[in-house]
Amino acid sequence: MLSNSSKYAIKAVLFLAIHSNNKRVMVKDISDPINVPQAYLAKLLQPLVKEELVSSVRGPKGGFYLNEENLNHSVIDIIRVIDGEEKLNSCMLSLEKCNEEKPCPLHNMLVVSRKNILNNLENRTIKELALAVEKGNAFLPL
Amino acid sequence: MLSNSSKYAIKAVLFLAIHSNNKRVMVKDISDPINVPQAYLAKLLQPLVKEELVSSVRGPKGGFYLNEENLNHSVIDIIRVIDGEEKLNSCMLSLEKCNEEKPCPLHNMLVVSRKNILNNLENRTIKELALAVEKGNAFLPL
DNA sequence: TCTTAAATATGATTTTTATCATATTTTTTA
DNA sequence: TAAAAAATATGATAAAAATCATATTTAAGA
Repeated sequence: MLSNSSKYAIKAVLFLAIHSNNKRVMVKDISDPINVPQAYLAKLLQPLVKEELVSSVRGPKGGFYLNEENLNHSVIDIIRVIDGEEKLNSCMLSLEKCNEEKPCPLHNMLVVSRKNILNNLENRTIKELALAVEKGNAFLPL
Repeated sequence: MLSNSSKYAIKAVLFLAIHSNNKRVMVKDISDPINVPQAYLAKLLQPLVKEELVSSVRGPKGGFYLNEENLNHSVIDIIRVIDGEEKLNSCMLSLEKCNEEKPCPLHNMLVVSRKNILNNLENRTIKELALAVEKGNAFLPL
């Protein structure tokens, strides 16, 4: 369901949400702790900046950070930018003609859970997720 | 979450469950209707035969089919054989150290739905899924 | 205004996944 | 028992995803 790239991007954004408090942090200082190759992460961050899910400034003392607006985005926004809309909406077997009216055998079995997952990814903001970590209700290991 | 290979394998098994009623059907006659390259599917079927999720006989009049035992397996068995156990159990962000005690921010949000999906994949048999199609409650398009 | 440190842009390489091709084995049937 | 039709086994190729490398642009500070 999620590509490696999306996972990396999500980890990076969560890391920023937790560790940069409006401070700019450079790729290296994100990629190292979250265990993602630096150059690769740098590349992933570009579309996120372009789509305004992440903020950045160039030059010395530059780096990445999240502003208030960024913090109010949801995880699904990240996935949309990195993996694209189709992957999110495609049926579990990738059957084009599978839909509510003509569901494939897995469809009914999974619709509810699937919708739940998508709803959660859609509605919880990055800020909320970071808050959970700060409160000790969640963790960001590795 | 699911590789293309797993999707193909599931489609093939469901196709067999619905269309071969103990009749042997050759790869070509599976691959064509389910829209999967023949040689690729042939290759995918081998591990399924080896793990006794699918039955086969060689030679003229040979082909693939599902016996009673095969029909009582579940979709998750197919995924296990093709994609492997790890993919199924790994956390959404693939954090090794993410678990019930130290959940990542996505974990809590998704555990319930996730467990539901896995339970369903585990408990519904191929036979049941095929039955749903025969009864017109589900469809297998493409 | 020059140097330096950072992001950004672009392209090359590697690895993985998907696909194609071909040779071998098994079974049927003539 | 020979020929043909099927699965099976193995390896080669192609495409996609992940990773690495390098050059360019921007901003800070001396």
